[in-house]
Amino acid sequence: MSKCESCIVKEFNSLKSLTREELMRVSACKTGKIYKKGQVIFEEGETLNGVYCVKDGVCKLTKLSENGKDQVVKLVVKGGLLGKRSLVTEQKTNLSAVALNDMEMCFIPKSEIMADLAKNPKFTMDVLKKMANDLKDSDISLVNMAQKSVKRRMAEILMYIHDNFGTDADDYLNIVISREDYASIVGTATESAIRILSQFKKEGLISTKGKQIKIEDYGSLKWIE
Amino acid sequence: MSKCESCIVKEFNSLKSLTREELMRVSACKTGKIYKKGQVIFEEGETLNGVYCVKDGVCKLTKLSENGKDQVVKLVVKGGLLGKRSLVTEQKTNLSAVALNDMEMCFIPKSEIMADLAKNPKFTMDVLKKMANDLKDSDISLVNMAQKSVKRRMAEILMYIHDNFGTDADDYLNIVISREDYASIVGTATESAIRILSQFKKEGLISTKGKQIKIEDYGSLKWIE
DNA sequence: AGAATTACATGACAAATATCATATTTTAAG
DNA sequence: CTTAAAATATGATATTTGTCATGTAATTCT
Repeated sequence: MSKCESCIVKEFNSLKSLTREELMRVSACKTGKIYKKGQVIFEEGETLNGVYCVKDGVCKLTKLSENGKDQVVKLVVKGGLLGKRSLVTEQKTNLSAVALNDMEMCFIPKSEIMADLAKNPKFTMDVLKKMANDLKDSDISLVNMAQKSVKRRMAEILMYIHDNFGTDADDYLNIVISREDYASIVGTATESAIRILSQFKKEGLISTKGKQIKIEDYGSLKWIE
Repeated sequence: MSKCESCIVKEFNSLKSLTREELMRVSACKTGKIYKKGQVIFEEGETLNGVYCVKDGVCKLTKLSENGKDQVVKLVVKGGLLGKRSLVTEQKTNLSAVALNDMEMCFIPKSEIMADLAKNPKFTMDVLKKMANDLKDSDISLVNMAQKSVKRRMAEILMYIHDNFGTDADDYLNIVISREDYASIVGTATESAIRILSQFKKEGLISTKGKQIKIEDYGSLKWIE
């Protein structure tokens, strides 16, 4: 099974809702694309004519606030799909996607997927379930933003990255992002993000090597108020 | 067409994806329920065995934060459905629903809807689109929470209620909720919510009669920082 | 390598928001 | 109707977070 086939399966569920035939057809139509660190994959308001599947690298999905600041809504890694919502609703995308490091993606034209979405109810149902889970995650994030302190949110994103995207051989977080991006994820000023990370470092909760971050005391991080 | 039929159509889209026959069957199985102000319809973590359709009244969907405070995630009025996500994912519900005033609801057992969801691709697709829109709304709320001031969010929820749920003959907002609920929607302390509403009153942006609120200067509310 | 740019860091202060205390008003219960 | 309870209101104060200024370290460019 090709790399692309496996990535679709991962995102759109483990039950392999697409028949082997459908999968082969989609797989055949894919277009490989390379994006460099910082490169914009698509921007809020654009019309997408397909979905992007992440084969390698990490990107952020952001939304521009009225105050001019970008808010990171989600991080997407290998196996993740971009543009699902736009595909389903046939609306312009409401988020921007920017590569956080060098990425490899494949692009699946709308026409290919839409056929399956219309005819294969099991596939549609799987997309629906995936979307329902995204919605749940989004609700959780909303509550976190509304009710938790910036320090707490910072602790949680560090643990989130640790748990979901893993660490390298030396225990440094696999995903390396700027303090500005941390600020944008947590929803705070860049200086505040820097200050909090400095504080964590002083307290021995984390250590850093350049931009890389290592969690030294996961247990304490968990209980930060 | 019965009241219940029309409410399903409203939520699950305007294209009437269910056949007349399907609609009649669902409609026949519904169970009417009455909830009093403050009554809990279901609680976070419960297993729902169907969806609730709001025939009259308003309810809030809340999620408990780790700090013990409830966060209002969404307000639902006539025509709205509760429990969609749980229905689709077959997971326990992640939100609680509480009546904000006296309500009339109908309950549609899971078994009835699931059949349509499995067999009618158009219906599934409509649910999918609806969910995609909820997700978009949720992303917007997330950015608002992260990037806007409490005062701004309060101004926006007042305008939101005004625009979406309307006003009575004297221009008072149709939805009447406590300051505590306003605080829980906006994500702030009750005292802060009260203070901001008092300030709006002093500035002539709104006026109040008991718990009722009237927007006096929509234009200025719009530009609050 | 050296200059220029960008990211990181930290102090000083301002602004926003939370918390605690305590009235006052409104609503609900008997 | 009266009283108890709950909701609203507001002051005083503490805490959190943002903003501006300024300096240092790391990257990038040529």
